[in-house]
Amino acid sequence: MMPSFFKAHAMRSRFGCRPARILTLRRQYFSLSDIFFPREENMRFSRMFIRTLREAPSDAEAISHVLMLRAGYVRQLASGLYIYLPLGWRVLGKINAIMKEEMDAIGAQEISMPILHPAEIWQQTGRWDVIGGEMFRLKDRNDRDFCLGMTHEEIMTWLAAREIRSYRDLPQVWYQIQTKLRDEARPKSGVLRTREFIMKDSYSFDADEQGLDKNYQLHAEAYHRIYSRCGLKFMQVESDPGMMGGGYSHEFMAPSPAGEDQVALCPKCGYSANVELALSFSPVIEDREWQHEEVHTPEKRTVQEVSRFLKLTSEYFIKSILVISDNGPVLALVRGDQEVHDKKLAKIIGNHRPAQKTEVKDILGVEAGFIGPMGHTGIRVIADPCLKHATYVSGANKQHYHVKGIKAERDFTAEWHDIHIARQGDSCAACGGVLVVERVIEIGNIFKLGTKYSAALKAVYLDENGAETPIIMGSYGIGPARIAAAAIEQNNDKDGMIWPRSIAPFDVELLPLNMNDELTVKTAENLYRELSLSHVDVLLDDREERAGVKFKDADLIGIPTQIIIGEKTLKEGLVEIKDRKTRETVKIGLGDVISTVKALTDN
RNA sequence: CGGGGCGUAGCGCAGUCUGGCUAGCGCACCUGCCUUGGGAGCAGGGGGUCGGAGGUUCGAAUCCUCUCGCCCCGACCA
Repeated sequence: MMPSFFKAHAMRSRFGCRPARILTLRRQYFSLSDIFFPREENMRFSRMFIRTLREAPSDAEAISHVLMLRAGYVRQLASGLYIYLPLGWRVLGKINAIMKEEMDAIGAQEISMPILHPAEIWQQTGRWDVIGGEMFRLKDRNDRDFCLGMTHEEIMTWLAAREIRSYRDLPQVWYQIQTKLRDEARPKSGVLRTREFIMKDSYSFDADEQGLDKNYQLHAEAYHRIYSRCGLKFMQVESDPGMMGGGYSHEFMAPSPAGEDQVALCPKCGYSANVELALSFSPVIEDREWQHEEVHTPEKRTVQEVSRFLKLTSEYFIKSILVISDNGPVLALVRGDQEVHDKKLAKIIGNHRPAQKTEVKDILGVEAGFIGPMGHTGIRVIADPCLKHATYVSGANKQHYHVKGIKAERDFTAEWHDIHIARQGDSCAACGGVLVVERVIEIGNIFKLGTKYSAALKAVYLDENGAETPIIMGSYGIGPARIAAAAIEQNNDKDGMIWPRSIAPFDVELLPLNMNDELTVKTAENLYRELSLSHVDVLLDDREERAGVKFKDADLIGIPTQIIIGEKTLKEGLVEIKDRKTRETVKIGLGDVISTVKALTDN
């Protein structure tokens, strides 16, 4: 590649303006060293568009949201729509550059696809109809249906369908870093859940399952490198493929209280899964072996009410919940201390909704609140396996009565499936260890798609025997804005952000404290120039502000290293290098600044 | 989509219940002085017509109706 310095000069002379602008306008992603020609005004605080706020807008709740607004990284345009200001955009640029390097390293090839998609392709895979309000739809002037791309399986597969003919063309891995649009029901938490967002999405095309396995594994490894390089704490967990189809998927999760997901982890065997599918056993209870007896429980309907009335803890109850599935009513049974997980249940019985009170009465002949597991005919019963053991109390199917002494198989039968929500303290289904449940931000995912899309869009190739075979696909996504938000959520203090070096908007910030002191200014300018020439991204706070203001803003913006140029220290020929995270400060001689900073940034 | 909350200056808020002087405060912003190691101080100044529309009234930020937007909880979620 042409060194950026020469490229920049070539472009300057040809276009007579800043090269960074030209490249940026092309909406592609270059590493920062490519797009950034160190013209001074880009790195001077006084000239750079940085607006910090002492108070955050009251709308903001998540820490990352508050800090991004306060530190001048983003501004909100509308619900779920964000403007990235220069600082924020630099961070995304660094994350994108890392993703690009790691994708290239596993042989993926970058392309760019339209955001506007013709409806036909989405109709062919069925997703035009399957996906509801989350898809932005529109018509062109000729009344043709279009949608805005929420993901690119369809278009990638469409391309593969026309271009790939032979097994010799495979494998292929294509990726892009591109805008996606989803009309989210509830955008929230700043840039964590937005309606428009950038995504690195890649797609693998293989001749066989082995090829898919390999690309899946390569992506998993590349993702580990990407998150590690971005300085995140993260984990890989089993996940529910959801509407992507296909059978196998993992999510990458960054632990944070701001996350929307929860994962169950087993410290003993390493089992880790989204709670949407995590298997677990609730703590075993002692079998009281009551005799079968009906108990009068007037007006006691909920597990809580009955358990208080009978002075028994909730684990000794069977919770009976009637839902209406597409194939009729289904009775779901869990222990009194458990909750039914709708997604787990949906995997067994398909779409369903809770039954209304009148439906319960019509179908079971008893008021909700007194339903029990016994004696139902012609209705599907799904029960959580923990109910196989011990003796329980549940509704008597008779107004104001419950039954004590219910035993599985003796008093009722059911299909046994894990349908409860895994909780902290449950036993690991794999090894019996004690599960930990943690809140996390989803920062990426990988899916084995199989032939779902290739079959629908006729993306086929001819194998060695000349047989037409559907391409085996995988798809893999990462949201860079979520990486940025997770990095902030995981690294902040009361004063502001603390960026991991690799994705900080700048490597160092120079803080000349007294701009009226000639030597201070001169020293700052010298360091600024020398650091720039050493390819260090440096922000110079050259504002005519008091020291306190500069310190506060520097801490808020969170650049990992601060170089403080104070009048008194400078008289001894020293400046201070301060670590934003630890706040440790060392005084060093002017001559050692460059090498010290380089040692920090080269790591 | 269900529940809750909120829209008054760039940001944070008071005023609304109980209608009535020229709509107010802090921060930010501008000018000058001063200050320069943790968002300093003094003096002067600019900026809002109260989310929007309609209505009630002598009079509406304030009451009524409709409407738009934003946030939170839930549902939903490639």
